[in-house]
Amino acid sequence: MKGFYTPRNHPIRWLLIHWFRTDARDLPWRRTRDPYAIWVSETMLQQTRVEQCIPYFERFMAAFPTVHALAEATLDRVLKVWEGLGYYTRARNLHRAAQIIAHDRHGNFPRDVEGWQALPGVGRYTAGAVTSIAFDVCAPVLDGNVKRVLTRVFNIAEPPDDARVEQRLWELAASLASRHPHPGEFNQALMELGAQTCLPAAPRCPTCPAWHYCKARLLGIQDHLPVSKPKKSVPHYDIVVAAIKKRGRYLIGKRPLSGLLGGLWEFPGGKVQPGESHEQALQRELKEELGITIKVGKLLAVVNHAYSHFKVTLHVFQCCHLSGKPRPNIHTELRWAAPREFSELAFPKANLKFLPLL
DNA sequence: AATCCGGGGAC
DNA sequence: GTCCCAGGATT
Repeated sequence: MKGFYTPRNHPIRWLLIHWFRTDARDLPWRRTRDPYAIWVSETMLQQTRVEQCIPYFERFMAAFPTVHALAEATLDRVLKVWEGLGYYTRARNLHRAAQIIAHDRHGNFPRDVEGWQALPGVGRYTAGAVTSIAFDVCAPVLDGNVKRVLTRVFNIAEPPDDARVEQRLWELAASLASRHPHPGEFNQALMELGAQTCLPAAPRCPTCPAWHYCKARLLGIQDHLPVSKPKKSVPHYDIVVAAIKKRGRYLIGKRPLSGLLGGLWEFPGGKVQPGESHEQALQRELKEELGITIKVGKLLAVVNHAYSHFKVTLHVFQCCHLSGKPRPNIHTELRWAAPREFSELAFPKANLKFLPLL
């Protein structure tokens, strides 16, 4: 009588555990119960695929093996290891939280959801993941995978990004994890199922351990769930970038810690305004940002790049410094750097694409 | 409630 | 090209 299952006694509570123990991927952070390692992995995994995280996790743990090592490191070093992973606020919050744990908490990690969620960069998902996996706390997780699995298994026809629906999904996840003997394994199994089997497009229902209990599959509507809200179109900007070379060095600036690409170094430049030539835009931006006048030389590179909520085309020009001492108006720091120093500094991906040409 | 915040891989 | 990923902070 499939309709009589409640979340607290639902068969998937143990079916997924058995499936997970035989079919789960062997991931680096699954070989430990060190709360620090699990916390680092969960932070990297926010909005980021497992395969992309693996090399970053290995390098991060080698560079900062303990919360004390991370707390004592400079933010610039942390950002360099994080370079290319995106969402750089994660790295800064991880660093800040490590200092709170190392100093304020004398190296003691929180052991409950509330304690973890009080740390910067730790929300309800990460708090639930770390406490359930590292400490066997019966806390739920709700990520993109779990949302998809639950909307299908329980045939939830409303968009899971809607606040009310999301609240209902949290309650569902909490009921499933309630008094579970292995909450961490169960939570990982839910996510693993979403990543491996209950795929966004063309879910692999014939191999799914929840096949018999999935309401969407029983109705044949698994391909139509979850329903998503309409996406907004993203704007495109033309950006001009100056590679100002003087005695073998290039002028670069460090972006402010808050906002886009916070704390990363970049080559100066800015948006081309309507009706403006690339040369005019570059000269205006350099005057505004650095208080200098430049001569714009040849076009070195054109780079297309997509950010989370807009797209850009970078037009990179060789430039000469004509007059004015560079002063940081929007940057926190300026510096003349030789190409051999670039490997020590953290740059945005869009800049890394043209660095080899310099 | 809506927006901001990267980058990559599958399609 | 589109979609969306082991989300969180800010306004």
